[in-house]
Amino acid sequence: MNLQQLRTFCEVATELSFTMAAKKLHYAQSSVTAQIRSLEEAVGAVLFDRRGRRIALTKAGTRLLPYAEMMLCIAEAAHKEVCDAVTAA
Amino acid sequence: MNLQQLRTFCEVATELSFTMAAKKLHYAQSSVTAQIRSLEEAVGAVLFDRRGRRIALTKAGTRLLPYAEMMLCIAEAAHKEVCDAVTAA
DNA sequence: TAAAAATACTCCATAGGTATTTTAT
DNA sequence: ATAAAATACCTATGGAGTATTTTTA
Repeated sequence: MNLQQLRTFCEVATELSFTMAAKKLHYAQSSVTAQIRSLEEAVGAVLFDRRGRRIALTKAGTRLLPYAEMMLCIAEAAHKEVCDAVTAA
Repeated sequence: MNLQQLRTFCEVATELSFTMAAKKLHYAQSSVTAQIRSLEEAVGAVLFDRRGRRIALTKAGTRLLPYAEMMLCIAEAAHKEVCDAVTAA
């Protein structure tokens, strides 16, 4: 599990589309598929129901989402904090 | 920036030693060096002062630490949450 | 000089891409 | 028939290791 996968996961969860998420994040569609698959392996759960061209969050995916958002939020805050430390130095 | 780097960072910050952290986490010493260097590049700041064989947290490192701990903590919680969703299903 | 970090290098796994195929509307 | 996801395949980068060198207490 890494932050990049989580970012992609959040985008897919928002768009409910691998293709749209890929466009937003400037990835190839297959890369988004791969990232989600990899994240699913990491957490040991399927995160999206693939029903043909429609996808939906699974129960596990729904549970993961707020944690993912939290981590991204904290990561951003950490980055800012560290940048401040650098510019102040 | 990924969670593995953060875990290593926390361990190094605790041990104040790359070698000790490597032993604890079952990495080669050079891998810990590489992970920290890579994290430093990711956040755009030097995290440890290398003074010969002694190392110490820099200002940036000190600021990053609580965020790193938070992210690891949330990652763990997320994992549990998702596992619960799986076993409950 | 001894212990710890840095470096040089090698190898392999993974990430990302393109092109194609499958699948459900 | 079309649009979206999955898959196959290829390449390149990065991560982890071993061995060695540098550095300072």
